[in-house]
Amino acid sequence: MTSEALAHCMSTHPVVVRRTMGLLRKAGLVASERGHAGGWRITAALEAVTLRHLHAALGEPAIFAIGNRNETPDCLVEQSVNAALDGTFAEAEALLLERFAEVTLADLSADFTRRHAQRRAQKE
Amino acid sequence: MTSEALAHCMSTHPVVVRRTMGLLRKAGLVASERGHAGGWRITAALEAVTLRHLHAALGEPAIFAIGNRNETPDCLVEQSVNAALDGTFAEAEALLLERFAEVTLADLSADFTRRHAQRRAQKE
DNA sequence: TGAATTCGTAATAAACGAAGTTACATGAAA
DNA sequence: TTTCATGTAACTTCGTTTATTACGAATTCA
Repeated sequence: MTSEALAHCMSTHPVVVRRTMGLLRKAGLVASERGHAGGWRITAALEAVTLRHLHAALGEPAIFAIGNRNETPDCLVEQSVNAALDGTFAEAEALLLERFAEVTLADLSADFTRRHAQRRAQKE
Repeated sequence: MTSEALAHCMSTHPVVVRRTMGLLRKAGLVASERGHAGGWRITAALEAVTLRHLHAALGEPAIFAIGNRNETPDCLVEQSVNAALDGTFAEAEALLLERFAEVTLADLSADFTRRHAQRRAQKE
């Protein structure tokens, strides 16, 4: 599939697709080919790739939007709040990452296939 | 304490402080007074106010930085990913909110006092 | 009463990061 | 050798958050 086709699917720009897919390629999850009939291809087995792998491949972006702006602040108030919540955030993050690791591309593909059949049936 | 003093403490602007404190006032957690010797005052008992209350007073800002951009997408792929993760995110959010509810301002105050004494002792 | 303070709030500007776009180089196939 | 597609740097645009300005209203003090 070409960057252009992918970009069209998700309403964005081919270069944005290349940027992101490039990270997945570095992680060995996809391969790209240039020229005629080029584009992107999944190289790993769908059963072997989890959302945890994708999260790691994309640079482990921050999961939380709030909390802890500074790991070791001088401000004692900030220190107290961090101390009160750091453990909880770590626990919640661990939970999420565990769950990410339980969802494979094969799972998503199966669910997609089911939804696709359902949508087709509804149209009739 | 005046908005200006608070702003200085947290390296920001007095108007920013007023905006945020205004939300806490609407929630009944603080009161403000104008004119000479005016400023902000905590009105609730420190034991009675939790971080959960603060989060609610500030409008329940989003906790997660990733996941679910669209609650009911047309895209079937997006639907599959949402279905796979929505429960997990809900669980993690519930965990965090529970913990927020367990931390009172009194707890933070006690921890701060301890740290403050410790810092003083170290200076001698 | 009048000057000094301090909050209340709207309006505007600045800063920042994410996303989009352009441009051009590289490689592969027809 | 032309066409197609990725690779990547540079730049622009966009949206959100934060900072700032400006002015009004309320309160205190002299």
